[in-house]
Amino acid sequence: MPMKFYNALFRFYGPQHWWPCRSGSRWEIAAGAVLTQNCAWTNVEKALANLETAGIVSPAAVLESGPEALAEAVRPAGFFRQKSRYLRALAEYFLAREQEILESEYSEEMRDSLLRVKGVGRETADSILLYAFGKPTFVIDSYTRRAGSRHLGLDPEAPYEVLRSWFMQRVPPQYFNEYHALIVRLCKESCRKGGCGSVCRRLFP
DNA sequence: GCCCAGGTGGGTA
DNA sequence: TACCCACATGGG
Repeated sequence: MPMKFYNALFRFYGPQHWWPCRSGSRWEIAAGAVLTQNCAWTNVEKALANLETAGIVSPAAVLESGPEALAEAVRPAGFFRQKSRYLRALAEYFLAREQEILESEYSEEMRDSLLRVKGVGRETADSILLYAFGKPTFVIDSYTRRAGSRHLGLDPEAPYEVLRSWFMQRVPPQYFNEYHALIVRLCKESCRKGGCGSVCRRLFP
């Protein structure tokens, strides 16, 4: 069932080349995952552009930056005082463990260690592991919940770990990345909060 | 003016 | 566990 949905999306949209970002660096992907919390991606792009202009493009640069400079750069993404603190915490984690994570096989301990970072919840942790480090974990966000509810008969209110396990038990790991990217594409284009648009109706009548 | 956007942490019962 | 709330900007 979930792969039938995936195949329909992939045939229609093709590869999405995720994560969407400027440099594609691991740090930029991770920072984007924090910045996009409850915020439109267009605003994240502004914040990322500000960070680049300010030269704050690495974990070390984040830790060396002044609190006000970091917060000002992050401002367009909203919750900027909170998110600038989160970025510092994540930067410390990167300095301590980035190489180790990169070189290790995925493990729950790895995910748990990320979840202990202030500002990194389940969705952010899974986004970072999947898109920055290429680890086999599935991202559950509001789009996954909506599309899963509309097109796969899932309960959108189900706990995060329940939905994550549901996908991970039914989808081969090599599709985790593209699957979530396609869901986001579908939702932004047609699977809206108010109801499905023409693409949904055409693909999933 | 209002609603929404790829959440998270802290508090309370 | 399950709720509640604060956190803040920008586009439609």
